[in-house]
Amino acid sequence: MVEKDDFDLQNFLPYLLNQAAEESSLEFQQVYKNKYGILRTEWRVLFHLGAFGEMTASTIVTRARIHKTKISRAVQKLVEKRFVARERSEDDRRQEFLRLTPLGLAAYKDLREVAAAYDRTLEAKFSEEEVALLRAMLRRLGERG
Amino acid sequence: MVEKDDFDLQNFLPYLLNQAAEESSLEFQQVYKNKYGILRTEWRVLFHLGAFGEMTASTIVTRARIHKTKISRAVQKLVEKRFVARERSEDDRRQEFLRLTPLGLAAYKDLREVAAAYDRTLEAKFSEEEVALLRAMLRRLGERG
DNA sequence: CCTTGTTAGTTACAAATCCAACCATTACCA
DNA sequence: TGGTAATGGTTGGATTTGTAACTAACAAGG
Repeated sequence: MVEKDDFDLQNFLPYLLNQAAEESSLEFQQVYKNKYGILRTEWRVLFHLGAFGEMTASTIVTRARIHKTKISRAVQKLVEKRFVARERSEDDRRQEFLRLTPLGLAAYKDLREVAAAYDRTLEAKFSEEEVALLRAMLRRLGERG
Repeated sequence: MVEKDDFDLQNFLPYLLNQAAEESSLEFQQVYKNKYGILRTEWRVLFHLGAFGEMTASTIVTRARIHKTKISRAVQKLVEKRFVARERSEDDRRQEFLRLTPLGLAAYKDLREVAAAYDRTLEAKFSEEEVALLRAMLRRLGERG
């Protein structure tokens, strides 16, 4: 019989963070997957372009901290689906600007509403002050380093 | 030109949770990967067995909310590495009990120390009350439903 | 110019994941 | 009993991911 001990896995922050992150992503994931047939990385790209406007792939890489091969493939899929258009820069022909097509914009606007509504249901579990503190702490924990 | 808008992706809780979870897993991940050559799911199985003692694969599935094929394959790897031993139940021969070998126990104990130390560095970013609240909120967000 | 180094983005191949179908065993129940 | 359903766990094949190597374009120094 292997001994038990007192290390509390249930209190290990990375564990708690992962469980909460997974659970909180699940419901929303179903929506964009079923409704638009896109995956998480594609959703993230879509949202970055929708929320911040035209930008290059490497800007998304930096801001979202997703590996560039994932971005590259997500962009390909979004272009195939006619959600995103690419345009090569004249200044520096290595980079290309990405922006949402009208179709992509419509999808984004729809999903943004769903996301905002879902966020409200999560917020509703706590008081305003608690939510504000939670966000601040998560931001701090998410900083690189 | 695609319009910008005011949806604040940076405040979207699932997004913040994912960023924090990823960042907080990264450093510890390097340790168990480099030191013992195991992946995240294998680490989770190891920790469940170490922290709670002998149990079946499906118990881990339920408790850790990881898909059973992932568990199945992680257990295979851990058995290959001689970290885990399986023993078929006499009562119900479909299920088999899993427990750590002395080798697995040693790895667990080592990693538990690393995990605890790492947890303390995360905690150190905040006050005690804040950490307690964070844990409570994460637990709440991680509940299924 | 020419070399060397850097950056933007893609691709190839191996490893890991997901989903569905699949045994084997046990439970239910007419 | 016998037939059907449910459970524990594994396997196969398509999809995704990770890592590294790659192309193409620019930058900087001689």
